[in-house]
Amino acid sequence: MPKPKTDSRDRLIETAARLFQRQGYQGTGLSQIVEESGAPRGSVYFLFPGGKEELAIEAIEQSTLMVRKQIELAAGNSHSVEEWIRSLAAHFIEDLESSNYLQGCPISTVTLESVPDSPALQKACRLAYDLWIEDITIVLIRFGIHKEDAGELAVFLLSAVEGALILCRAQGSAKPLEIGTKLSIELVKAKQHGIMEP
Amino acid sequence: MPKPKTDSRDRLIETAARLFQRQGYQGTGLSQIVEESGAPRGSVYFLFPGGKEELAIEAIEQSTLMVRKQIELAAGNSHSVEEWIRSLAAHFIEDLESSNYLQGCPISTVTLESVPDSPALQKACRLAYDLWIEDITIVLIRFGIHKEDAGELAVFLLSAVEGALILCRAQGSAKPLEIGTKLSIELVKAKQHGIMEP
DNA sequence: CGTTATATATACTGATCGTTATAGTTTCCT
DNA sequence: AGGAAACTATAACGATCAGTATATATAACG
Repeated sequence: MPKPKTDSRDRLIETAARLFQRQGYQGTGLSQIVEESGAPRGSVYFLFPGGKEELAIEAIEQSTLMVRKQIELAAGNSHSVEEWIRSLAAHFIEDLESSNYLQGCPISTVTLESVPDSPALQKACRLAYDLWIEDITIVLIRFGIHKEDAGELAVFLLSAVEGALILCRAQGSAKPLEIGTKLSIELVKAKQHGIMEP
Repeated sequence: MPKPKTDSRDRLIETAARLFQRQGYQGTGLSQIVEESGAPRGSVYFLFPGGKEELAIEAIEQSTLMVRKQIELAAGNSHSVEEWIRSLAAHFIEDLESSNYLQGCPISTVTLESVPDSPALQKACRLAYDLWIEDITIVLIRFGIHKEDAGELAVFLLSAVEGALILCRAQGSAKPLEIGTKLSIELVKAKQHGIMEP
């Protein structure tokens, strides 16, 4: 594994990830990525022979990893599901507010754009969600959620967050995510104590 | 109010709505809209002097109305919240499956793209969500949800659906929405019977 | 030192984009 | 029938896009 001799590659990926999060894939030009990253124009197709699509895939993969780390970090610092969910929510709210409600989910816009235009990009997005669901499921079980509930609950919680982030961006407010946090906690606790049977 | 002499306007709006739903705003060219609509090229800027943005706003408004009608229709045909939620979910699942998982929420992609590029378009998207939340809230109250719970519950249910639709598109499966339906019903019923206090 | 791989500069391509200008056609109304 | 309004056709515009070709520079390494 060769070691890079410049940080151009990282700069491009990081900038691309931020711009794709805010503006989506189609809405972000390579020129803007180059400018804001400060990386040299001539390096783009040397570092990413696959062009924009390859850069986007790497950006998505990086964003995927960031969220995974956040899920784990929040779980490690928490002593209950409630605390964990609050911690995670706080992170997203911070991201929203510090960006004037421009940065929601780092991959949702690209996901919606990439189906079915770019199969490779779509695959990266799909993997992201699958991994997040897996991570959430594991943490839920760790916090005492019944194994047979955890999987579906993870999907539902992720759905609620993703949707709330859209509403937050649309409304320019963190309120939907706050509501989502509150009700998610109620739901999880109810599931945890088995006071909820269909 | 003048009556139109052709159906070009409606054709353009309808086609634009479908394409924006599938491909988003940036991913949809005016040429494609013209072609698929069958409307004459020369009419676009006559019917929509504001160009693509104006057409998009009208498309979003039409999609907004469609969903509102669906919410009301499903409510009218149902005798319980559970039935209502199932009916609504069935509609979205039908839309997903009949489009090979290309058609999720009709406005979410555009919403994420329009912030903050086009304030007018963003406004239309925001209004859409506000109206849907209002509609859902009213129906929830009609079905016996406590007034003080209905507003937040509506936001949460809409979030869950929006997020689930993203996951469905990413995974090419209706499973996330099915899970969302199931858990949403459980949550609403619990709220309805007051067996859930934080 | 010199060679090789890595990295960057520059210029250009062909395509597509949204938009505009101008002219021509159709339809309605009196 | 005639004139006005509604509608459409066509062509071109400037801009931007992703991508490519070629040349040059920088660094690592023997």
